[in-house]
Amino acid sequence: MASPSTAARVSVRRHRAGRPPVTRFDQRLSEILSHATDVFCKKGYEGASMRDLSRASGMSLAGLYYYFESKERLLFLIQKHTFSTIVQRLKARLEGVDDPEQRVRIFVLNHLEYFLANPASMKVLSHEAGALKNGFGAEVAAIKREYYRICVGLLDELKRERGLQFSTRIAVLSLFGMMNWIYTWHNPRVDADAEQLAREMGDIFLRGVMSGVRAGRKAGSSPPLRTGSE
Amino acid sequence: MASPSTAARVSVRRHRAGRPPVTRFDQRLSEILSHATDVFCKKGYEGASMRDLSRASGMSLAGLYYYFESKERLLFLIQKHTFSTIVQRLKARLEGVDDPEQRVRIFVLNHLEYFLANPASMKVLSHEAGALKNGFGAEVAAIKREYYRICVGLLDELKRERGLQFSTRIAVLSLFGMMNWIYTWHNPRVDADAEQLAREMGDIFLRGVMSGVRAGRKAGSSPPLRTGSE
DNA sequence: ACTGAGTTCGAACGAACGTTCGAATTAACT
DNA sequence: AGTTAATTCGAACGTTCGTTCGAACTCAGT
Repeated sequence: MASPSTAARVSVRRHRAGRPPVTRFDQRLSEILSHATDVFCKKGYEGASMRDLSRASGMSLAGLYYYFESKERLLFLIQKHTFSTIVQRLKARLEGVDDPEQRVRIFVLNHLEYFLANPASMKVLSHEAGALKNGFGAEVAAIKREYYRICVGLLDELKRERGLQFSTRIAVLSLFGMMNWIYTWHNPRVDADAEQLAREMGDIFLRGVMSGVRAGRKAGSSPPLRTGSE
Repeated sequence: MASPSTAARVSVRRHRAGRPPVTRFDQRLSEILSHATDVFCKKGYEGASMRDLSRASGMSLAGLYYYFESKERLLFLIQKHTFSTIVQRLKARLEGVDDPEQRVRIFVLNHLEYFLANPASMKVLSHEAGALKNGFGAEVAAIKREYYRICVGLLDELKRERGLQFSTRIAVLSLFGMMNWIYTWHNPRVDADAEQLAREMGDIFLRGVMSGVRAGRKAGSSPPLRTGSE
């Protein structure tokens, strides 16, 4: 008899370095993950029952447990895969681009493109952060921290190159807020596509941080804002 | 015998126009709401059980139902009170201020001050939007829409006065994103207070929308960004 | 046709869920 | 002190929860 954990471990062990074969097991698992993502998106992690997931994926309740050992691990697999993919794509896109402003724009575009192409996954990632406990939560948090650090790096480059002065932490978290909040309002039938959205949000954010106080003196209260661009 | 719904209705009927007396009932109810807010904040609406709420508020499970008729109505009361208060304070603060930029800054400050003074309430409002069904959800959504429209109005004033050109919708929703995302990261032991945060976020946002393209010609792609402030 | 591993399922488990009810207790007023 | 209304609670309701188990099915290799 094959226990679920055995089967899962075998499928992980099976693929040789960097060349994972798409086994029947892996394929069916990712189908289930996809359906589960939709259900979690619609009803929330706590609000979705295993019976909901069973119905959505067309598999019996007990059958699901052949593919993962708990509901929590299922959410973990979804979040980890989503976050890893986004980070990996970002790294690939940043390669070879040197201009700091362009690199920030790539960051925004990469995030928004993935967001709008996989809205359910990204809502589950954004909205269910904190739903995972202990080990599972820590592993996703580690990826999040890496992603955060990359963005901090990009903004620090920009600051250095242009001699700007602003709180990187606040800027990064404001940018994340602008982007991640999208899942609460974006309507593909009304709102623009990722490219235009990335341009508009990138404009607001970059003009915001770039037209600020230059380094050199301590900034007390902000100086009166004058309209630039002339 | 007094059924909960009767008691609740009486307490609503009791207060004369504009002068609600703080009855024992109302006082105990708001204590329960306060404790429930903390629990919803920590475990989420679906994740929190009535028994959790019972434990937190020091009242028996059955006793809670004397004050509200369902868990869903409890969340509704929390969200409605929080949102109404924020809108009401905003209106009072906007009164008598004419300068469009100042009015936007007041909007940001009002939001962030309330956010940091009532983090649990605001997390429940932000994170559990969409948890309410049908009638309850619609009533909170109506307040949200009013709040949204106010912000749209403020930005349209600003656009008109300065002859700016940007998508009000994207700007408003980006601003909401920046502000509401705070509940995911703000740490009172590390991060600045509301006033400074409002200045920093206000700077990023206002410089972002104000140093953009001036009205008069159609904007195609964004022009190259140059650093202002010299 | 037989084998054995891989895959699926019906049925059930105990626990926890939101809610109800009638009795008991407390507070307010005569 | 006695009466009434407001408040609280223990105990239970029926339902749904996440998870388990052993039997059954599928399918490739012989």
